[in-house]
Amino acid sequence: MLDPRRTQKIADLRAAGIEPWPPVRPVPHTTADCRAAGEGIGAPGADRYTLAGRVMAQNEMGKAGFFILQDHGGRLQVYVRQDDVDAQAWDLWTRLDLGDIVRVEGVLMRTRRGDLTLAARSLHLAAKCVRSLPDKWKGLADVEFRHRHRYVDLFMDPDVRRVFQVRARVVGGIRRFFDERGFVEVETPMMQVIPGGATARPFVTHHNALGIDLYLRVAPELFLKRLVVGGLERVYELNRSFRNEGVDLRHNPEFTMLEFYQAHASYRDLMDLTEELLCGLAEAVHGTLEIPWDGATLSFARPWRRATMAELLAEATGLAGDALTDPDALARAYLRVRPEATGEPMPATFGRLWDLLFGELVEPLLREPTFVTRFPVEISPLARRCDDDPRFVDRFELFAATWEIANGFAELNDPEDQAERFQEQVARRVGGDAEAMHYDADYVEALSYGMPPTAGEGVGVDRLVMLLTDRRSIREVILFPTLRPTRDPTTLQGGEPSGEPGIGPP
RNA sequence: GGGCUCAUAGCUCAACUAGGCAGAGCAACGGACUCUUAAUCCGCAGGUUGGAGGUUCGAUUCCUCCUGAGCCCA
Repeated sequence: MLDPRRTQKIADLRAAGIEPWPPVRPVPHTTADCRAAGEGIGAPGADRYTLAGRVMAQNEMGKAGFFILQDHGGRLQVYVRQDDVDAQAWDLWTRLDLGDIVRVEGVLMRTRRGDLTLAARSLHLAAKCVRSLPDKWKGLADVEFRHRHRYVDLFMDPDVRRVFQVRARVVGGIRRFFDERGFVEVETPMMQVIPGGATARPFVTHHNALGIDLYLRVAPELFLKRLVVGGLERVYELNRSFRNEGVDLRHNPEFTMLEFYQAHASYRDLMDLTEELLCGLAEAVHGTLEIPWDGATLSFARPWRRATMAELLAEATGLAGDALTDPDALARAYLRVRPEATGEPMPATFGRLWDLLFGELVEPLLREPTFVTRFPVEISPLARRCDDDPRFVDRFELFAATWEIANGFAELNDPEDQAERFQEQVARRVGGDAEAMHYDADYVEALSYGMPPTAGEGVGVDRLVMLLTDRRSIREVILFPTLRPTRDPTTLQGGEPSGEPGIGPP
């Protein structure tokens, strides 16, 4: 609902001959241009500048006043004096509200206190704001309001703008990195008949004309590897995947993932490549490999620690030798840290117990970038087995800031082994595991044509941006995070759930 | 999915271990002020205390349910 005091202003403005939402006019300059030109300015200069932006603060003093104008390049103070502008501009100035977007022409000067200021010679309204702005000193404190009204958050808080500028730099940097190395960027289906490539619960949607259900992808992996079979030996995709799981500080239902595949490369090659990529991004964002995070500093200096999952678990549990693969010993270790789980069914195999113990005991310790290698095969259904021990696969995960940032491995290209692993997953589905994979016969067929030895990797871009912007919540690095809709009685078209998805109110 | 906490004016917050007329700053509105810096000064308004119900002479306050959010856990 509009503030009635401000809606009255719309009529008043029109009565005074001022159109609240006039047609576009050129804006040749920015506040950044003014700052660049303002170095030697003392007395008002001769050069004229024309800016447009939002009024973020104003001080009125009778027949003169100041306001702060904010455009995409930053902020600049503007000085308006009755003697310097015509009657219409002065009339507009007396009617301006915080939040209005104005177009101002003037000359640069410095105030007595030395602030660079544009002395207005003319002033026009570019777009009226008929809402009152958040508290000018405290800003927006309500996290929910910030996420639901991100546009307000963005113009109120320069730190928020900075996060999304960094995000754009990271995404652009990733593309440049892979383009320079001969990778082809591709776009594979986001709506899939068989959701594959990750153990995760998918979203389901329906195609009316085809009369079939489709899944939103949980990963692009299986399509990217089909492309490797097709001869695109270096491919990457940088886009959204969707997982129908809980929402918390590190999970949003839709998230951005980078996946890339390189034929004739080993998973060790990808670890090197990952170091190179992330160090380049860290330098681009911070200008250094010392990354501020959670009040401390994380060093990205290479080489990063590489340790096997077994080594890290041995350190954390004190178990050694055969005990490390003994389900009973592992279950006892788990119950020591999670006594409330006593009586619950424990996994019968060491691989799943490793997964539990690792998350509990090792992940919280991994702050500096660390590659964890040599994962159990049963939690890695798409990875190639180690040649020296078929219980393990040639896989790594990169952890930093205690979060999993990347996951890469030598791709399984044996179609028979892949078919068996899919069957294991299907058995888990039948057993009630909604996250287990489906059998993808077309993918097995693709492998049967021959996929070169290939390594592939996925990188969680949202978490990477969290790491590089020192944010603890994924919702701070996603412009419009998924939130439950509200029914707001003060709006005509509140979030009232409609019977059919996608059909709005008339 | 479970636990804890929160929701008061457009925004930021008060209103107490005690249940008794719902307040302040900013924003807005009227006025003074031709270099302000969270401008200042005078004046004036602004509320279904998230929603529904209950206890009570009386509920922002206590209880139940609902909605949304935040944190912790799974």
